[in-house]
Amino acid sequence: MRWLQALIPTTKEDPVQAQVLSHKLMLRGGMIHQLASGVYSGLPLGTRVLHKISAVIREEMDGMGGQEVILPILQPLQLWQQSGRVGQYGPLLFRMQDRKEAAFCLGATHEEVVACLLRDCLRSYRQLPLLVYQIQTKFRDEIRPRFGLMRGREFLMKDGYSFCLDPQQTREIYQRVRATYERIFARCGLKVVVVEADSGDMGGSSSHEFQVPAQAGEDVLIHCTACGCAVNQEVLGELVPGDVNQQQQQTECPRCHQAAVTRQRGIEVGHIFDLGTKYSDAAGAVVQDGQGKQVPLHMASYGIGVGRVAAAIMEQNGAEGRMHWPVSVAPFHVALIAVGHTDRVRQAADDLYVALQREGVQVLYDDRPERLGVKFKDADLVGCPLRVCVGERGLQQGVIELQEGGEDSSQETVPLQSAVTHIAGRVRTKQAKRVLTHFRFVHSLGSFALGIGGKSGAAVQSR
RNA sequence: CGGGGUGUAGCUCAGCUUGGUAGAGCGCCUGCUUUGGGAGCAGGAAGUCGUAGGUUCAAAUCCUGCCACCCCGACCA
Repeated sequence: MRWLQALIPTTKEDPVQAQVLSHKLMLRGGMIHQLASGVYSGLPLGTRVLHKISAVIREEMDGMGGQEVILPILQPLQLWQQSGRVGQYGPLLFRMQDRKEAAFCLGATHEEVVACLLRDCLRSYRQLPLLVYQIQTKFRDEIRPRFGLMRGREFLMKDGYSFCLDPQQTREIYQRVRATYERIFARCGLKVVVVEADSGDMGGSSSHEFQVPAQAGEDVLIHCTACGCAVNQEVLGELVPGDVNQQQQQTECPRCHQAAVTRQRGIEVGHIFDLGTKYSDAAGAVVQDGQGKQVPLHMASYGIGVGRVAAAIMEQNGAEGRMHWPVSVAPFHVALIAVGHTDRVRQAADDLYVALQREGVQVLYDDRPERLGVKFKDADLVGCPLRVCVGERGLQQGVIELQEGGEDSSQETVPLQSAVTHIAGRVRTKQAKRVLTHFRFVHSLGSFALGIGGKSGAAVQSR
C-alpha cells in the first residue's frame, strides 16, 4: 500500500479520550476511529490487524477439526426467554422489533442459536464430538464501555461451541481447545496465563480465562506459588488485601493460607466454559446414542475477543508513540521509506516496492513528500516488524538500509541487488520461527478425542 | 444506575470570572526555500461555540432543561 493515498490519519498528539497505551496507539496510529461510546470504525491498518488475528484463529480452529459457520446476528428474543437468560443477561441485550412488532435482539453471544441449530441439523451421534465456530461482530450494551477496543459495545469475537455425547467427551474437547487457545495466543506473540474463572451468567460447571498480564487490565489475577492455584480474584468472592500495583508484595493465599500469593492485573482475551446441558435442555437438543437412547447434547463454549487481542498485543509490545508488531499479526511486514526526493531514490524505492510485493511481502510504502522525521515518527507508530530505507546516501554505495522493529535495534546495510531476496527471506524466517514453535497437523476431532483413527462411531459405542 | 469531569476549526486547547458577535498551536491547501528523526517564510481555506429554551438592546460568556463523550464502581471477550 502506498501511504500517500492510504487512509492512515496519524496524529502527533494523544487524543484526550484515550487513557491506556493501546487505545492511544490505535488512535494515533490511525487504526480505528470512534463513532460513539464503545463503537469504532476499523480503518485500513486496524482492519488488517484484526484480519491477521482472525486468520491465526481460523488456522488453529480448523486445524483441530473446528468447522466455521455464520450464525445470525439478528435473534428472536424468544430464544433468550426459553434459556432463561433474559433475566440476568437482559440489560446487556440490544433489543428491537420487526414490522410486526415481534421482539428481536442483536447477538451478544450464540449459545441459544447454536443449540437450536444442532437440534435441527445434527443427524447422528456419529458426528460427535462436533465443534463449530464463527468470527463475528457481537453487540452488548455494556454498562461502561472503555479503553477503545478493550471493551466495546460492538466488538469482533470468535465464538466456538462444542457438542458431545457426555461430560467426559466434553472435558476432552475442552482441554484440546484450551491447548489450541494457548497456541493461538502464542502465535499472536502474547504471553497469557490461564486462570480459573467465574462462569457468571453463562452457567455451567467450569470455566477458564486466558489473561494477558498488563497494567491496563481490568481483572486481578491471583497466583499462589505454594498450592499452584491461579485464579481470577472475582472467583474467590473476597478481596485479597494489599495493593495490586505492588507485584512483589506477597499475601496469604485464600486457598492454602500460605503467604505465597502474587497478584497482577490482566486483560481477559479468552474465556472457555463447560456448559453441561443447560442450553441443550432449553432448546431440546438431543441425540440418540449407540443404545438408541435419547440423550441431551453436552455443550461447551469458547470465546476470544479479537479486538481485545489486538489491544493486549499493543499493551505488551508498545510504548509511548511506538509499536512493534509480531510478524504474524502486523498490518504490514515491511515499512518502506523513501529518504529524500530525488528521482533516483524514488525510482529505486518504487522498484523495490513492486519487487517485494511480487515475493509476497506486504509492504507499506511511504511515498509521501514528507520530511524524514515525519516518516520515521509515523513508522514508529505503525510498528511494522521490518523497516527499509532507500536513500541517496545508501544508493551511492549501492545499498539500502534494513532495520528490525523495536526501539533499539541496529541498522544493517544490504546490497540493492540482493535486497528483495534478503528482505523476503527475513520475513519468511520471522514467520517460520512461529510455525516451527507451534507445529501441528490437521486431523478430525473424533479420532483425536478417541486416540484412534477412523472408526469413531464404533469407539463411541464401546465407551 | 450512583459519584466526578468535559463539550469552541480535522486534533490539542485559550476565550467564559467581569456579556459587545471567535482566537492560538498542530494539521490541511498554494508558492518559495529546505530535506538522514515531527523545517522556515509568505499567503489561504476551515467553526450554526453540543443542543433546545430563557434573561438581555446584545450570549461562546449568565440561567434552566436535554444530549453526547471521558473518568471512578457493578458487567464482560
